[in-house]
Amino acid sequence: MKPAKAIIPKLDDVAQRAGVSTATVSRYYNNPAIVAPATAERIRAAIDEMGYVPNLLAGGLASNRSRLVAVLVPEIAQSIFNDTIEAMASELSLDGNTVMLGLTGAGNARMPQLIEAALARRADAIILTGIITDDGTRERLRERAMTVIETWGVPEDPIDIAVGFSHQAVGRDVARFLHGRGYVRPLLAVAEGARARQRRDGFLEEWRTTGHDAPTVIDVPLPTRFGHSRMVWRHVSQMSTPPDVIVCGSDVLAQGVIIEAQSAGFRVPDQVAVVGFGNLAIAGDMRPSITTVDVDGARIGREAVAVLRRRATGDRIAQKVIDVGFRLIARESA
Amino acid sequence: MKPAKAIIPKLDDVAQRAGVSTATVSRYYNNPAIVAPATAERIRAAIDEMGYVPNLLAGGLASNRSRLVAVLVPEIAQSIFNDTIEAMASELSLDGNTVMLGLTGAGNARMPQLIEAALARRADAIILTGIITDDGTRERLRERAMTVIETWGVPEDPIDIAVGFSHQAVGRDVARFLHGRGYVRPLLAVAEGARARQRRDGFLEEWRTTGHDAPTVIDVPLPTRFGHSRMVWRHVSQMSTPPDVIVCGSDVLAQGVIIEAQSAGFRVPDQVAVVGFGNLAIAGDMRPSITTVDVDGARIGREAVAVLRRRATGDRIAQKVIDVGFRLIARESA
DNA sequence: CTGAAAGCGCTTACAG
DNA sequence: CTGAAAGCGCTTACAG
Repeated sequence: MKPAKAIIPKLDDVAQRAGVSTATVSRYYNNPAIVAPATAERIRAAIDEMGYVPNLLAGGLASNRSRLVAVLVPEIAQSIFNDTIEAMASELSLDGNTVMLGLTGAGNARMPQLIEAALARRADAIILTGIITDDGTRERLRERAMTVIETWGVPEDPIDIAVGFSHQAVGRDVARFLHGRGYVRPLLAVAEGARARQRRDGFLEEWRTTGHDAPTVIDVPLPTRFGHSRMVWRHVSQMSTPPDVIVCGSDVLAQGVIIEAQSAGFRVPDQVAVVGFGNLAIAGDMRPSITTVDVDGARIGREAVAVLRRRATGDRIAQKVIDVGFRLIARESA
Repeated sequence: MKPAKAIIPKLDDVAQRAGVSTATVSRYYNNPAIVAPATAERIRAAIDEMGYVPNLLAGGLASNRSRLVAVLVPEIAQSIFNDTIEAMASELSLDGNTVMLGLTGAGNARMPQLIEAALARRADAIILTGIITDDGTRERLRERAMTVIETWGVPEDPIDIAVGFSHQAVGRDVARFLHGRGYVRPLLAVAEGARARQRRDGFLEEWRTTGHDAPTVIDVPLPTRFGHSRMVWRHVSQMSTPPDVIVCGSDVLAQGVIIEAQSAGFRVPDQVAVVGFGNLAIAGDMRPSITTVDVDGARIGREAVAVLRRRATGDRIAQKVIDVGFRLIARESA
């Protein structure tokens, strides 16, 4: 049996108890510098005694500031974005903001509803790792003058601000690196999604300059699961002239391919090399350790929140694109 | 240069355009069955033309129902709870609810602030995977008659409703299984945290009945990282009489231990067996595949949301604890 | 099936 | 440094 709903104290109750007006209690929360120390002390005491918790629904409505930030990501199960989400969540809660989490799903199918929900809650900002492909929605967000931060990718024409790095450049760097190490027959295992394709294109473009044959490219479904590596390996093992290096769209895939290769009796990297992407913890811990591309996901999250903070102080922010770069990390696997 | 903030249409604007009162437009959203079809059609048209999006801050304040559900988890980076979160997020958005994500951090350090935030936003419910250890907070939530769903664990005295399974029973089952397979010298790698300890206690209790020596127990820090497996393996390799089976607190740890063991030239399970926990995708895909305990995390999420739905219809819900059980899955590693 | 009106719990110019 | 009062954009008995 649940107890009857207790009466929840409101701002006015605190004000009466402290012997001040509601305006002053409101200022105690939102602009403490301007309330007299003695008054503040009485208010603090009243709040304590009553166990008062401000109603942010009412506060948001009155101030036209929800302190809600919508964070929209494709998924979290095996997501490379999780460090970014963690960093954002920690930073945002420091400022008294709340994260509204939206999972857009494969192909960002639920993106429209989630954008709608963010607007309905009057979110102060929307942070995305997925991509809004619908031009109507992009235009609508621009019209509303909504703060929108697109992360991980760097669109040619950001809706508002973008924090990320060039996926094309990643592809080019990996191609250059492998060519430099003397590999001649790469195979690309490319996940669905715009960014993975940008990396692929960067790779192919750069590889063309080496004079070697064009790499085999195979597509891997999203979301990336460890099990997809079996598919990749099966494909490889059926090729008449197998690749000397397998470029994987993620570290999870790379780890899986290595495990499959090893269990089929192949030595990595001697008989077949493997490259990952993302520099997850497993990349360094795997035996052999995995050559991969490091992206500082947490930094992306922090930079995104930093943009929000600057906006909050009235900063216009001329820079539409914040490039955090990436690092190719050469380890044992390639 | 951002465009000036566009004027956002409000309920009243829609009402005027449709030639009805605001009450009717409100009913169109919240109780469509009672508005006349022709009226509804006019309202729909007005909404479309104006691109109206209801303000849920105002709606929540007026109706005393925020449609916000706080989901509080320790972390998401490598979390075994991610399937639960995903399932909850999908189900909740189906009902027009929004997930407020809170990361409580190691040792649930940020739990108090996040509970406070949930109360401040007048969340309709709080769903936890972590544990509220502070009795004052537990009591306070009870007094507020807050809907609180504790998941994964099954506390002796739930604040409100609990959805999970018995971790003690898991420990006992694993002990019985290993004894049945003829193992005699288990080593337990136990993560910090109340539930891991419950599994340990269940194991030790059951193992005592076998007559074998008490197992070695080593503690592993949280959050579980793949790298911790190296620590476990180092410990094992220094033992004078090494274990014949290593019981790991998670599949990630188990996978790491197997990789370490293999790279040290040990055969798994012949020379040392390994057991995991959680049945992540990697458990089935690893070579050897990992013997583990399957927990249907997504189901826990769905059951939790189902409880919310029943509450919403006025159901009292006599059952304080919903046990979803678990399954021991015997694979190659033990 | 619909409308007029009070109220939800805050914030914020404005005035002092 | 503080207060009186209007207003934020909805919902919901109440009356018809």
